[in-house]
Amino acid sequence: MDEPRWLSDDEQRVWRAFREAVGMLNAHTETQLQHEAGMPQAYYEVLVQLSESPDRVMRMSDLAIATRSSRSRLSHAVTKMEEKGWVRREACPTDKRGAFAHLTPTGFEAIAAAAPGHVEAVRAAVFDQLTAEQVRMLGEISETIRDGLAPRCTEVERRLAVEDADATAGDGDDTGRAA
Amino acid sequence: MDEPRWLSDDEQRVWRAFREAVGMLNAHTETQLQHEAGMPQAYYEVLVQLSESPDRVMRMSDLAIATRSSRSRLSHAVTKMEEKGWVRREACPTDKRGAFAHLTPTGFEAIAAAAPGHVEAVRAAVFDQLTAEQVRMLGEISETIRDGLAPRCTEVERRLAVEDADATAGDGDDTGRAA
DNA sequence: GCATGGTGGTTGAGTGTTCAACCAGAGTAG
DNA sequence: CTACTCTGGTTGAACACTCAACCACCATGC
Repeated sequence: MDEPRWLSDDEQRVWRAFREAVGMLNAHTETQLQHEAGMPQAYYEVLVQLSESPDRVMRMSDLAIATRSSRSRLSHAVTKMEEKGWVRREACPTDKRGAFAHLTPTGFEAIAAAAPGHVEAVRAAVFDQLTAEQVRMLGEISETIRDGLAPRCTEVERRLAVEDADATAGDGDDTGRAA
Repeated sequence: MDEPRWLSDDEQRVWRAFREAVGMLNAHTETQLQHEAGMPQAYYEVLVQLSESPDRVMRMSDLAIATRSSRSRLSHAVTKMEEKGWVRREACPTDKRGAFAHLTPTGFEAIAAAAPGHVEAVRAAVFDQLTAEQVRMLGEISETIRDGLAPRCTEVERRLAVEDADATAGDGDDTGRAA
């Protein structure tokens, strides 16, 4: 194990400020949505994706990808939202394993009612605070981090799967560096 | 209810990229820590705060503030970490309501072992990807958002408390705008 | 036809967080 | 001292998420 590349003081300041900002922002929007619309942020994002999809229908699998959530998580969430009458499950005729999630009119009303408060909270917390230049940079930075992380995700999954498979065989290098 | 100030197309792109980046980054560090150190990110941050505090002790209340978590959450977390032997509770002699959380040697070892992998993951996902200028900007942006949100938090708490109090009285306007 | 492996999705148990209720000690007023 | 409120902290139930196991179905192969 080589000497870890610790963060410099400047980097650490940036990282902490970032964590604080993200944490507070998340908490803020989360409680805002929970309190005014009675739904967690994760559900909100599911409804948004559905509402923007043609015919307001999506395959569960695509919906999971679009909301960056696990199949399991989405399945649980859809179950809850079905109970609330926001979403309806529908079988896929061509692939009998598949399932569609269908946004109901009630569900559309729910998100239509939730959206203004949410976007206002986001605007007040982010876009009203930053200069146009900062907003532009935030976009660039976010895209860079996102795109840098995307391949890593699939890679990590693969590594864990392999590591699981040959757990019995010799595991010479389990330093587990993600690089 | 006035017409909501929707996000422009550009703003929406930035916001989505930001959400995606944050989501993926969080998921990445979360699973990394969980898998390599057996602790969620929230516990990691608690241990970091404790390890940096003089004598590795903190009042529960201060620790909650430092980690931006609720008292309840911290209390549950400390209970778990006590079971793992990472933290020890201690009574406060001067204020008998109070409690200290004390980082144990075992706890210090745990975080010392967890840190290199975590910082490597953060560096690879963020600082290796961004230019020096972008890092500087990210710091500024984060500070702006954080500082803009800090007063809002206390304000929201106050508003909810009031709103709760006069819930029986005339509740003519429950549009609940956060501004 | 029958295996074999991969995919789409669900389920249940375990873990972490939230929310509201609660308790005990401190602070203040009468 | 009594009463009232506020503060520091804990608790239990409800909720959300994760993880591993699982089932049903498609897709190959033989």
